[in-house]
Amino acid sequence: MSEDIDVILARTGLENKLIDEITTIGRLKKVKAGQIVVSPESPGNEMPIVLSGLLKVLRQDPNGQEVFLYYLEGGETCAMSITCCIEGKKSSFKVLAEEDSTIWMIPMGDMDKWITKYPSFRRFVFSSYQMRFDELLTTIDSVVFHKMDERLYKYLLDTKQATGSFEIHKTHEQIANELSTSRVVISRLLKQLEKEDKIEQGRNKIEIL
Amino acid sequence: MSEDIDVILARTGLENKLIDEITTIGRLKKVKAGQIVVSPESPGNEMPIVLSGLLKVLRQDPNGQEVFLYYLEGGETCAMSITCCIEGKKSSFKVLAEEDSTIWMIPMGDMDKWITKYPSFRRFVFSSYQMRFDELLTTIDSVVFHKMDERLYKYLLDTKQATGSFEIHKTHEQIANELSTSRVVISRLLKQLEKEDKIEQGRNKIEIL
DNA sequence: AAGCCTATGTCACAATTGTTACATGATCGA
DNA sequence: TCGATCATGTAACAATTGTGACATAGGCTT
Repeated sequence: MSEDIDVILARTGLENKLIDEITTIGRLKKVKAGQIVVSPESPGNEMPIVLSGLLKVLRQDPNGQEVFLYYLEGGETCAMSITCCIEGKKSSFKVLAEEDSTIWMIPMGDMDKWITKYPSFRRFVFSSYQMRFDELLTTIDSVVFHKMDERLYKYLLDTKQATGSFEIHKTHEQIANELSTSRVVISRLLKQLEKEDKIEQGRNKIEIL
Repeated sequence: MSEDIDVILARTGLENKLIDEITTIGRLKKVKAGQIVVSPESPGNEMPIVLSGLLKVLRQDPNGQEVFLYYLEGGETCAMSITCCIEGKKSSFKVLAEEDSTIWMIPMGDMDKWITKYPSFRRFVFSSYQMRFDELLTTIDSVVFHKMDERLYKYLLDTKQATGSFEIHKTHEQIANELSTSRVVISRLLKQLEKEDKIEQGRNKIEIL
């Protein structure tokens, strides 16, 4: 397994010496689909790098409502975890496994050292920030400028992209939760997308055409 | 003027040696209210630190629609400009002066050096990221979880907070643009807030009670 | 004072989304 | 196979937001 980690980390553009340190210092974490990786309760003083599988990041409302923000794929990290840990503040979001996943957890204590020591690590961290900012802004776009039908379709396309599969195995209820609306609305709009020949539906299954 | 800069920068928690460098290397920029500081067109390879006045950050839709994201007050910087410049990507947002403001512009070329050299600069940068992430998430909250009346009231309170004044001098039309809705909707809701004794209105003026 | 421009108030109506309720169909375990 | 549970379809209606049209009123210019 340890070679796999090397291989995946190599794709992130990090320099070899740093990869050695990371593999030595970090620890492997395996999570099952649906399991929580970071939550507002868990302080989490580790920075996660996704090795395999798929994580998703959600925003949580005090009342328990949620909205989907973005997916984290292999080689990516959760920029918000970084600042969150450096600042020691409570995280205002939740990361959970969309699929069975393996994650490399790096203790935050070494972050500062690596930032000063490795240019490639600085690039990695700042590039993560850039990507997440962009995703949040895209989320704002879709919520502010677009109606629910377009938000839904974007969500389906994002999911297709992240999972690499044309088939999405989720219930209307689950999708409604991620878009923070009601099941009936999603059923209605999916029916509409079906009529427009953009998708096909089965039980627990949506196929994107 | 140069001492003023020192004084303001000192409040950011940056160490003295770095402040010396910043004041030597940067340049002063004065902007009038309404003027654009950063736009998708201007590549902008400088990092702005607000010395006095008030800036606001907006998200722009390809069609020209806008949404207000947050204010930047004295001592603060625009985290998105940083990544934007490091990555050399086009910025997908717009910064403009809400009031007449003075800004200290620092060339990006020195960023990397300062990050490695000054712990206080790392703290400053990461803390900026944290703050902006939080603001974007709060924006998402208000757009996803709340209705327009609450969004409007939050906007008024934010503006009161940022300007330090109970009086807001904006037209209903301007507010509608910042919340990306129509003037009629804002007039309707302001009337409602007036009935609830949360505000008082005059021409070009809203007073928060 | 007359005319003009801008800001605001208000109405009527359309479109979108939210909510409740109930029907139908699939799947699974006893 | 029966019943229970879950996923989806659909109808009816409420609430919120968007849109166009027009009235009123303040302030500015000439």
